[in-house]
Amino acid sequence: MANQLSNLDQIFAALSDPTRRAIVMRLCAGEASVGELAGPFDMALPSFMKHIHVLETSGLVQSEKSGRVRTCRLSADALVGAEDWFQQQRAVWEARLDRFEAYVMKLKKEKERAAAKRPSRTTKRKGS
Amino acid sequence: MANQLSNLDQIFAALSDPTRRAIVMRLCAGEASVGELAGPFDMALPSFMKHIHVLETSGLVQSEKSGRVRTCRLSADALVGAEDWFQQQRAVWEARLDRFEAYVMKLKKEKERAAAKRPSRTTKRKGS
DNA sequence: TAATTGGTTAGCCATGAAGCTAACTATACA
DNA sequence: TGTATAGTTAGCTTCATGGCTAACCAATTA
Repeated sequence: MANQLSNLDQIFAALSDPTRRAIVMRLCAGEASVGELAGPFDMALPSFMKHIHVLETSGLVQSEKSGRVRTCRLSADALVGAEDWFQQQRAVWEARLDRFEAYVMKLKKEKERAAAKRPSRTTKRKGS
Repeated sequence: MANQLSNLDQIFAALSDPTRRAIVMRLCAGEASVGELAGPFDMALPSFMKHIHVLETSGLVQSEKSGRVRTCRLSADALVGAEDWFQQQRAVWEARLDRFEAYVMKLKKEKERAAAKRPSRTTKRKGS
C-alpha cells in the first residue's frame, strides 16, 4: 500500500506493450505456465521471457517454479493500483467540471438578476 | 470510439513517465499554456515540449496556438478509454473468482453430503 | 523599430527496450 | 542411463526515448 505509487512508472510501461497486455488478459482468466503463455506468440522464448520478467518487476505478475515448470499468476493489487490512479484523476477532473458548471450557473443567475432590474433591453424574459 | 484500442500502447507509454503523469494531473485541474506547465520542471523547454508532443500523439492532450501562446487541455476520452481497459480486465478477473468460489462451494457441499451419508468419520458435525 | 517573450526546429548523445541466436541447466520420462 | 522438455543465461543488434544546446521564428511590448 505504501510505495506502490513509485512503480506506476513500471506498471504503465509494462502495459504499454501489446504482448504484455495480452499476457495480463490471459492471466485474468487463470494462472498458466510460461510455455502455455508463450504458445500463441510467434517469438523466441528468451524474448518472451523478457516480457514475463518486465511484468514481474512491475508487480503485475508473480511466478513460482515447481520442478521445471514456472507458473505465473496475476497479482491483482498492482492492476487495482493503476486503476486507482485513473479514478483519482477523474475525481479531480469531475470536480473541476462541477466547479465550472457552478460558475456558469452563477453567471447565468447574475445575468438574470441584472435583466430583472433593467427590464427593457436585448434580453428576453423567459417565463417561470 | 472505433480504433481507440490501438493507441492503448501510446496512452500507457505516455503515462509511464512521471513528468507526463504530472502534466496530466495538472491538466485535470484546467487548461494551461506550455510555459505554465513547464514552470515546475527543471528541464530545458525543448525536452519538455517532447513530453507534450508524446501526450498529444497519444490523444491524451489537445493543444491550440493563439498568438504566440499554446494552450493545452486534457482530452478526457483517452483517459476514459484507458480506464475502461482496466475495468474489462477486472470483469474477467472477478468472473473467474466467482467461478472459483462457486467451485469451492460445490466441493464443500459434496463433502458435506458425503459426510452426511457416512456420519462417523474424521469430519466433525457443526450445528445448523 | 528594437527588444522581449513564448515556443519551435535541428541535431547531438547516452541509455534502455525489444528482438534474435547459441549454448547451457535441470527436471522428467523411457 | 540416455533423451526429450522447460526454462535460463549470455551476448549481440537495432531502434526508441529522454535529455541537452544552439539557433531560429513570430507575436508583444516599449
